[in-house]
Amino acid sequence: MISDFLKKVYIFSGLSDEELERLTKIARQKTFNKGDIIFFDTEPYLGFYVTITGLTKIYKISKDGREHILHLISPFNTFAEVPLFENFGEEFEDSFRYPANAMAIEDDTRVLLIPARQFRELLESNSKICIKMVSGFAKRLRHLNHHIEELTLKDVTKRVAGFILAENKKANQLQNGLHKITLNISKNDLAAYLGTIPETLSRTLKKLQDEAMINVEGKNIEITDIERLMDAAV
Amino acid sequence: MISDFLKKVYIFSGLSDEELERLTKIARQKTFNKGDIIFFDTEPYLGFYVTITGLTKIYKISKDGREHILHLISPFNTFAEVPLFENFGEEFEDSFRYPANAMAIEDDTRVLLIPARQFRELLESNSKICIKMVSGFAKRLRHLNHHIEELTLKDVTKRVAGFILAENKKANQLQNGLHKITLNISKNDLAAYLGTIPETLSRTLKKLQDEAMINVEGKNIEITDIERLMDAAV
DNA sequence: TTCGGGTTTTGACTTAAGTCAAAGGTAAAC
DNA sequence: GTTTACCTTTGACTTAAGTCAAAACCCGAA
Repeated sequence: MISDFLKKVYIFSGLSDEELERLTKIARQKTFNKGDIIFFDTEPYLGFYVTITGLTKIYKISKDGREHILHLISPFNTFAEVPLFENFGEEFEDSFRYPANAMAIEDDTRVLLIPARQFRELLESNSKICIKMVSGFAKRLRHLNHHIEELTLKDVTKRVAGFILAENKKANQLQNGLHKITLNISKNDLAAYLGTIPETLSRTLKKLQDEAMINVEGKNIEITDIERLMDAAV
Repeated sequence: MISDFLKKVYIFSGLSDEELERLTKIARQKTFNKGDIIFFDTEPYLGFYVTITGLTKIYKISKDGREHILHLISPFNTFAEVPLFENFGEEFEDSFRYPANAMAIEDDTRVLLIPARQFRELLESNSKICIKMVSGFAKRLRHLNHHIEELTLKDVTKRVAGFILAENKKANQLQNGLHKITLNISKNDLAAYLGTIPETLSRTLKKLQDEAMINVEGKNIEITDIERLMDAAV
């Protein structure tokens, strides 16, 4: 049931049953396959999205085709809420665009589109959801801050090491003992996320492996010396 | 009068006179000179700031001392609000830290410190201010998105050209005819803001001048060929 | 099982931008 | 006016990371 799902989405967690019902009515479900575009940054803004299943990348492209990934969105997370609040108070404008591109990077990526106008009404009448929204934005601002810090103050090796450690931390919270992660994205995408290119990522992983900090087998990365990997990350 | 000033601060623009009065009571005014630290990212979070006069840089430092500027904060703007909303709902924690460093970069930089605990109470009782807060965050997210895009997808020349054009746009909104801007920060700081170093910035400005797109005289930059400068920026 | 697409790795080379060191400038301080 | 401290520029050199091209790998579809 959709409304059961929505309850577990952070920004909707304060809503009453009837509000959830209302939300369910306005939401439109869509399904995408790997490589499908969800929206371009040139398109008029319709509303924001909630991921049900799969994985979505939010990215920008340079004039000559280089790509940089800003966020990777997994189930229960929202994306493209920012334009909702541009000129809040004023009338909602048709001229709003999406702030970046979004592409599904797994098959069967299911999302809900929450149309902007209707959601805005719901928002006006419910201050709890507004607080959640601010918290969500705060978290994202932290993330972007961190992202910029990594990109500007660290070299590729540090970024790769840092990424592996962060993934490991996430995984360990959920799972068992040994330090082992599995990438859920392609190395091309990982490179674009870390602000580099596949060749350099490949060489960097190899270097860390040669220095006996990690062991790479396809999408599986085992950390063999976490101490030194942590040193390499700062 | 402080409350007259506060009215012109975007996030407080919806407050009633008595709420403004309340805010005035809890705010603490501080004055800094050029080079003074307002806070370090290692300090416990006390609250957020509103700039009254002067200029503040929000920045991160790498282990080996390189600096990157995330934001430049001018009068009527706020900074360091993000930690207010970490774990909102839960009790406010003493363990929160500032997300980055802040330093005054002009003499007589006057700011108001709005203590977190008291402001949170005010926030609970007023949903209008919450909406403003989300809008403010949305704007900042846009800014950081743009910043990342510049840093990752453009070379230094494009970033410098883009910066000059953006400044020019700001200036032209207020002023008169010809395309001329005046830097309000040192070139060292500008370099740190554009994700490069002073030497490279200097050479880049010189290059753009040699190519007859701009004319640099100390802190004054005149745009002599805006068409070509725009081409150089993308 | 082979084909054909995309993905990943490797090697050789280039280059944008950083480092280091020194010299000019500028402006406030003495 | 001279000193001092910082800011800015210039020159010579280094290097991390990108480009280009090709090979190897991997995997699903025919």
